[in-house]
Amino acid sequence: MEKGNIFEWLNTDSEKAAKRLLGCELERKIGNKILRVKIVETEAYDQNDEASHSCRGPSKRNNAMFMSAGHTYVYLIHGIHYCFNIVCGKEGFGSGVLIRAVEPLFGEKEMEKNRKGRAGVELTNGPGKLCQALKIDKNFFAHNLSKASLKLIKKDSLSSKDITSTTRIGISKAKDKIRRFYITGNKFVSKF
DNA sequence: GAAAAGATCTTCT
DNA sequence: GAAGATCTTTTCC
Repeated sequence: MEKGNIFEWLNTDSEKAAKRLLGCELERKIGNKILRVKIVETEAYDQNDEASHSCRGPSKRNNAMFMSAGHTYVYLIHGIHYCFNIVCGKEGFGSGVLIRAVEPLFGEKEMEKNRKGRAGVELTNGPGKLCQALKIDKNFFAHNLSKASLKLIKKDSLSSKDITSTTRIGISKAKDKIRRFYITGNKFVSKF
């Protein structure tokens, strides 16, 4: 799983990976149903970042972040909601990209069902929301994104003028770091 | 062994 | 706009 890795393009620092992931698509297979979304908002985290779960080294909770690029790191926040990360960088270095918002491309009705009737931008414009919509939970901890049940599809990188960079949201440490990226003008980007 | 904090969302006033 | 819901991991005594 070192050379020939199809996720070699994620084997870089978390900020670059966060930008490259914008515009890429995720495909979720539930039984015989297919859900597909486009990534529109991300945040970068790594081991040198006080706000990151990986900043104090590996633990049982975050060890997925120390795996090789192309795995997932899923965790429960506030006892209620799941957050979904894509691991990047090389194995042994704890870095990853939080997926903050996605745009539904296919299977929107199924997502509405998973979200108990909510629709429109309320479907996936937040980290916990998109996990509900796509039925991502602890079963996807350390999942490999080349498997059919949840697959990452690379698209061409966006030009830098289509990417807006700001400070991150909802954290109490390292608030000033500019490590949040989103597609300029997209409706599904979370507010604030 | 116990307490506190946490990369959030929904609901109510 | 503000507070409640609810549970896992970490840190401290």
